[in-house]
Parts: sequence; C-alpha cells; structure tokens
Amino acid sequence: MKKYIIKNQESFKMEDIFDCGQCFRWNKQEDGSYVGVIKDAVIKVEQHNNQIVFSGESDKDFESTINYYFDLNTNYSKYKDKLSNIDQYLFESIKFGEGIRILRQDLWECIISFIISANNNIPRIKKIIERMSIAYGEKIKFNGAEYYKFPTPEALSKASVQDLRNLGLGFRDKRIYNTTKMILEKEVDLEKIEKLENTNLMREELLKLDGVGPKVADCILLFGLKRLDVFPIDVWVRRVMNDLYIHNEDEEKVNKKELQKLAEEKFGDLSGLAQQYLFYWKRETSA
DNA sequence: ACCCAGGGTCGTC
DNA sequence: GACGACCCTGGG
Repeated sequence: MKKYIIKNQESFKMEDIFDCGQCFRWNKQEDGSYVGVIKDAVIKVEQHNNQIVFSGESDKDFESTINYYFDLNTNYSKYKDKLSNIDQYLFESIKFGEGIRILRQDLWECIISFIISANNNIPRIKKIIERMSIAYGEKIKFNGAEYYKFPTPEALSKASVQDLRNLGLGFRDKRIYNTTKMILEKEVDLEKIEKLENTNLMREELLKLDGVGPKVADCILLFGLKRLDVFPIDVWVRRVMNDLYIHNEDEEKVNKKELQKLAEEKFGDLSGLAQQYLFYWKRETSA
C-alpha cells in the first residue's frame, strides 16, 4: 500500500471536490473517507485538521499521480479572491464551496462519462460507469477489496450495442459504441486535441463525436482539458443564472447565447470555475 | 398507481 | 432554428 501525506493544503475539502458534480467515481465511505479509481490507481482520501492522507495502489508514481489529478500546484485563493469580488452571489457560493478544486480528469473517461450524463441523473450515471468498469475495466486490488479501472477504448470496443444496452445505458448505447470506434480509429485523435492551443478548435473536434453536443463538449473542455474559461450550460446553471441575474418568468425561455454572453462579461476567463461554485451552491441548497 | 425530471443530443420538419 | 423522442430510475 502506498501512502502520501500533505499538510496545510489550501482550498481542499473532500466533500466539495467530490460532490460538486465534476466526477463520478468517488464514493463516500462509512468512516467519512472517500475512495475512488482514477486512471491506474485506486485512492483513499482522509482529511482531518490540516492534514490530508492519501493511501492506495497505483501502477505509476503515486505522488505525482495525485499532484496532477488534484492539481495541487494551482493556487485557488487567487481565483476565489477575484471571483468573490464580482458580487454577493459569487461571494456566497464560494464561501459555501470554498474547498472546490477542478480535477484534471482523463480525457477519454471524461468523454464517455459526460455522454452518459445526457438527460440523466447523477446516481444513475455513477451506477452505469461502475458497471461498465466492472465489465470491461482492469481489476486493481486495495485493502483486500477489488476495484476496477475505467475501461480503455480497446477494451470498451469489445462491447456490442446490445452489451452496452444491457449495462443500463439506454438510448446512449449507440452513442458510446460509435464514439469508442471513432476514438479508437483516431477519426478523432485525443492526443492531438490535448496538444491544441485554441479552445474553439478543441471543441470543434469534440463535437464530431456521437453524443457530444455543446453542453457535453463544454464539460469535457472544463473537466478533461482544464479550460477554465468555458461555461457549460445545463438546467441547473440556467436555473441559478436566471434566479440571480435575469429574472425571466419562464426559465426555459432564457436564451443560451444570452447566458454565454453574461458569463463572459461577468466571470471572464474564470467562467467555468464560477459555474462550478454556482452549480454546487444551487444544487446543494435548493434540495 | 401514475407522473415527472434528470448536468442533452439527434433526427426531422 | 424549433420540436418531439428517447432508456431508465428514483422520488413525489
């Protein structure tokens, strides 16, 4: 078992990071810790006082895997100061989710996960991804229990449309099937996308994939490619933006372009981060 | 029991 | 550009 301990890490609260809706493979344990599978590693996170304890198993270097995934070299205090000064809502939402960090998730996993997220709810999305990993992912043991890595494109391409349907994917089965093939055959080349500088060029490539529309593409850009300036608009964001800034009686009539423009004006190059604070705040406090 | 919404996208008009 | 259809599941 590998272990990595850090102290006095700024902007890091397990609940905020794992429950703010950016990731689907972390599960809270009865003792309050979180266990998740990322890339080639299974990791348990515990946090008390000023200390964070990571333990687990990994094929590659444990510390660098964690440093990269949790983006520990990025200082969020600066971001939060900037956003908090915009208005009272941002101030409030950041106070609520002060421990949020945007994770650096694997691009391929992110693509599949957010295709599954279409017209779906988070508990079901998590279950589907778990079943998919058990069926097609590699086993990794930790603490006497068995975990499963997210399947590679090669492994997932072995699944037929019907196999995917049986995992509970519903109408998303064909989308996953087609997208997996497109990525495997490099019709859309993920390595090339990661090297692109221009966000719009990245988005253009992602939109070629079956099941990837504007919202899913923006989530992939934000969570899989760390483009903090993109602003994914879903029902919750539409809701919170309308409640706070637009006050349209019919929330569904709120124009998407109008929202994009508003976000750009207000939040600028930190739109994606602002979205995450607002989304988390709204979702957790309106239930 | 029934209805509805859930981090939308796709095909069709 | 609008509009409905779409698998499935949990909660009212």
